[in-house]
Amino acid sequence: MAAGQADATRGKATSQTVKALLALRDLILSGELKRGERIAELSVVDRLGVSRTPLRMALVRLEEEGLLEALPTGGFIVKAFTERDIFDAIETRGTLEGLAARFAAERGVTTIGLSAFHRCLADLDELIGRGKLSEDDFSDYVDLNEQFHEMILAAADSPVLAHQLERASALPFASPSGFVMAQAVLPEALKILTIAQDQHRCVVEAIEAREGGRAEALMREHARLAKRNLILALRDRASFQLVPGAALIRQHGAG
Amino acid sequence: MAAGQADATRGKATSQTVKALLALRDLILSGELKRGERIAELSVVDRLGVSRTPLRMALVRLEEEGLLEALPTGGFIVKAFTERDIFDAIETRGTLEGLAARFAAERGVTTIGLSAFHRCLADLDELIGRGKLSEDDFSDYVDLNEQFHEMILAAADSPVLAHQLERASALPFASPSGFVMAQAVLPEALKILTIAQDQHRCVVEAIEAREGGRAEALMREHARLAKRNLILALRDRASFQLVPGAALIRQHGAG
DNA sequence: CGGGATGAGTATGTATACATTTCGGCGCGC
DNA sequence: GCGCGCCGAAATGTATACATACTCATCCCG
Repeated sequence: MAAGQADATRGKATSQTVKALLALRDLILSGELKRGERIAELSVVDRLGVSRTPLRMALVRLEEEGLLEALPTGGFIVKAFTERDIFDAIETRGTLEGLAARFAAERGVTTIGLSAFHRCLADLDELIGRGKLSEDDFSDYVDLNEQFHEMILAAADSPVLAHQLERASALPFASPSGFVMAQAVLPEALKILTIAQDQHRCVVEAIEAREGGRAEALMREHARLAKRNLILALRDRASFQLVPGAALIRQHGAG
Repeated sequence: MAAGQADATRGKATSQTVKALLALRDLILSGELKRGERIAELSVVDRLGVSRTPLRMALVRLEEEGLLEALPTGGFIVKAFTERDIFDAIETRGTLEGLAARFAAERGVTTIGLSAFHRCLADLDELIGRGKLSEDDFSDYVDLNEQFHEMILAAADSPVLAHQLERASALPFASPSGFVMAQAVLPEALKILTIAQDQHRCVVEAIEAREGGRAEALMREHARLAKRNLILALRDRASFQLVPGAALIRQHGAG
């Protein structure tokens, strides 16, 4: 059985490469492969059930993604991140999103695009208006929030910027929704979401009014809200465990 | 001869993977692989003298780099870029460099770092002060200019941002020195370099004075100078040919 | 007793063989 | 005559075999 192995389970015909990429990323984010640890290809091959070739493709991709670091001698180690690294990742993502928002404002958005924005805003309003939020509500919020951020990127209408921003959001804790689930257990959750939603609305307003500078500044500030969430999450053990990729974060004193 | 092939030339033991990456990138930038063209692995393998395995590693890396596009059906095509794509790439790079400059200003630079900046500025001053510049002078300028941009990045002291900025500068025409050689043949060259150098100096001044906002704005504007160079280069056939990756640029009317 | 060198074991880098899938061409049917 | 379907060839995806390079541990010598 040399290739493809016709996957007896008829369901999904995902290629081995994709399977390896997803599974390996999972292994890293879940902490099964500890930060700083060198990755032994053979042991991972055993665990994932793919051969070395697709695994090595995944290793290269995850290195470009920033989750792995190539050793000069060959092979890879799992990267470790400091608190400041995460701040910088969020600031970087926010800066690029700010650029996207400015592009959207300067270049203009179609009527159809604007109505899609307003529908998204209304959905978010409805969600937050419920008052007390269940875990499912937070999960829905994540979906809608990601949809909003994707719409900003689409409105910028710039493939090059899209490519960069996707890369900047690849680090799990840099993603726009990285800390939403973590803040679900915090008392400040509703307040933070309310503020975030107001920023969403203002950004759309700025884009609609062709106010590029304002749209950019707002989008940046919106990302900084994620930083504040991070600070809260880091102070609360239960919350911290919900941060994606928490296992990669090297806290000040603790190992 | 299964692996490594012990490279009889003792000098450089470059791995086949690196060799494939560099050679393939060359093939693309030189236009030997035309934009929009699908890359046939076997034909490239023949031309480069490496086996398919390292070549495929290179293909994946160049896709992440943005030079190739993966087809859903498998395989890759050489990306084509419009004039606006290049503008956006430069603006993106400039935005990230602006962030780096702001970080440098906010976080402070050591005395040693500052003296390195001033030495670089002095070297550039001396070069431009020569008046009429030879082709070698332009080549020297490229080196010093890249040195300056690397110093900004180093001063930001942020591995995450560094990773992103390196990726944003990977596209040849997005790089800080992308258009310097192209402008060498233009009459406005000296004037442009003079302006660029003034911006260099002001950025360092802003960083030194901890003026983050100013440093950021200046660095952005500095990148926009590259855009103006691009516009000039696009109007001049001889200059256009000196733009790195010119073969990837799809001009308005022309094929 | 410690340090360095050497060897065994192992891991990575590379090449190649093989299976599957896709794309192009041809023939048959409508 | 045109369209649909099938077949074949070529290319990609995958697995594995092999060679080199690294790592680590042990042993010998100082």
